[in-house]
Amino acid sequence: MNLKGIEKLVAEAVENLRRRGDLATDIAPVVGRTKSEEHGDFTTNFAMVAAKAERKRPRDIAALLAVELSGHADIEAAEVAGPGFVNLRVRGDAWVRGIDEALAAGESFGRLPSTGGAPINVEFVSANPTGPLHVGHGRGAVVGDALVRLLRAAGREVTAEYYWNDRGAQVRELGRSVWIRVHEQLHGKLPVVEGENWYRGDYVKDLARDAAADARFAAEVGNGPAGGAAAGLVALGPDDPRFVDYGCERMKMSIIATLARLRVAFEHQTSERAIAADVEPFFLELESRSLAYRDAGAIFLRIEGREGEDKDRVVRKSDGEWTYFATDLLYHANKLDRGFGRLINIWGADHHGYIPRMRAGLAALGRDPKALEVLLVQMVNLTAGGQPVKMSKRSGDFVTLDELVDEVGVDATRYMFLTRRHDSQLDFDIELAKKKSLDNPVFYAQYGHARLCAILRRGAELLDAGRVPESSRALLAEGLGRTSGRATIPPGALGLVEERKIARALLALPDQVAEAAEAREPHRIVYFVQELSQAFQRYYTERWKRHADPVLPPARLEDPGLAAWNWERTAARLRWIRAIRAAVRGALDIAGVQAPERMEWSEDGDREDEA
RNA sequence: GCCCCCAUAGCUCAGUGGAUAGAGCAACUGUUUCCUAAACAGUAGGUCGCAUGUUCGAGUCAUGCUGGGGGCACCA
Repeated sequence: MNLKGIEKLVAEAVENLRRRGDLATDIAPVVGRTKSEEHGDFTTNFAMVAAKAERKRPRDIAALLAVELSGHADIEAAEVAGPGFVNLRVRGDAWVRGIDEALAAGESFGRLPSTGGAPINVEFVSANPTGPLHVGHGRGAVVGDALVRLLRAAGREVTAEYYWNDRGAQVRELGRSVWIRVHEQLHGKLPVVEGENWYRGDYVKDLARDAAADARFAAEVGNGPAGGAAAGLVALGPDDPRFVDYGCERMKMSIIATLARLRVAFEHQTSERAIAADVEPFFLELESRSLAYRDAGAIFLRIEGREGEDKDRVVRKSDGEWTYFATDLLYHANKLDRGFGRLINIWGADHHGYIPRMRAGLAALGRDPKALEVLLVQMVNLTAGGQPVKMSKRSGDFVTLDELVDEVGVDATRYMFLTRRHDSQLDFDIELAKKKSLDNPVFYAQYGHARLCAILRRGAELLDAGRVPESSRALLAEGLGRTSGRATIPPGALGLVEERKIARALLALPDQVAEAAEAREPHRIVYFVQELSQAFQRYYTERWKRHADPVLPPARLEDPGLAAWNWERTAARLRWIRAIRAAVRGALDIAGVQAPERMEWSEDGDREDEA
């Protein structure tokens, strides 16, 4: 029984009271999950909300509602509590049904049916194709990708999109940088050039080295003057647009490859150059409608006073070049034209000042500025064992995303980036992320899954080795999911408070997905895994330690102990463990983190293999 | 000066307007006949930065203040 089901039930109860004249209000009740088990499974504050309008005491209204609800088949108890809550406890076998439903959903547990409605566009990373992605881009990439996965799980139609700023001063600098390095490789020293803004990173040297092999330079390379291919390229001069094209193309491929490693993929890529082709008629048309105007040779868009924007902004500079803002605004209008109802952009926090400008721009075009949602991702501080790792971009000597992934792996990178809300700063401890031990949260979460798998594996081995009495074999097979449909495991076989608590937690996944998607907060899914995993570990250890009540019989137990074993309870627990595993898998899948069946432990561990 | 984000346990951080504010790490005290003890339990630790307001009810919403980070171009 999920939140929606209960909500419907409470709404019906309120409607009944209304029909009978016990209530007059038309306030719709809101239902929530309780924080604490003592308060039951679900709760509604309806009585307190309605008290004023009804001119009754909250507890009196609550009492009416409780009586109305307690008659329902799925409700074990409806109690008035505190200042006027109605707490609901769902019948035990309703949880068992919930587990069955979760298992029936299998791989898709946690995924919600399509909500319909206009598709959502999530644009993220969108780093300039002028250099490799750095660690900060990585966080944006992972948060964006996890959000895409989350929204899809919540039943939304989503397009993940990358916008390439492959036009303008930055990429011209890249082109120049390639030429500079070609020159250097030919003459053994850097040429004298104007400006200090060229890109000095080593990756440009690689581009320069490979340039001669690129098809677009074939003529120069083939017919070049004495000195060979490089001389032909140098002769073109630093501002030949082919260096820009070549550099951009190579960097795009490299960036996409880095993201692919991180399991980040895009359905759609838009090039600023393509947008720029339409920019002139677009803004001239706006000018003709007085939405834009000329001043001192530049064209300004009238946006002052809209959406908190404090001045009109330039779309075409006096030198005739269209600004980044001009193409970006047109691009956003295009996205809306493509049918997206919502444009979610993930930006670095340092771009926050740009939000009012973009919203105001959309408003000036007569578009709904609220269609644009911007998630600001705060900065990442890399640390190693608590000590800050230096990241200097100016020298071109910064830590790249590829280097980070090389160092700690894809799963750890993704998981760590999802351990904080996107709008709070993140300390990423490389040493911790690498550690193959349980104080590493990534490792802990994956270990939790592997442990669930190990229990199920051992259960299967027990059955296959013929150590389960004939009379209980069918029962255990069902617990392991080998038969379908025949409910031979009695509902009462799983009845411990801890088991029920964990069932309650795992069955909340669909609600968690819906809420996290609505809030655009993928990190909640990571917390879900962490908490569920931890709850199970606690249960598992305590069952044995404190109660001598393991899920499976101890390895050395032989007959007659095995014959007397409570196989019914074991079967029920195995089925329940499969449901926990389904929830962990579903959640890790949204995070884009793998759920391994076995863990690889570090080699220097002193633990002996148990064969 | 204006704008954005943040402020919760020693540290790093969770916490859809609900009831006694939580987790991890660190500290201390314990738990091995085992299914991975590479695990788990318990204890201690809090003026939710400060103030006012809205509300039946505020860590959560509003306003002001303090402190930290970031941003305020005919840059991208």
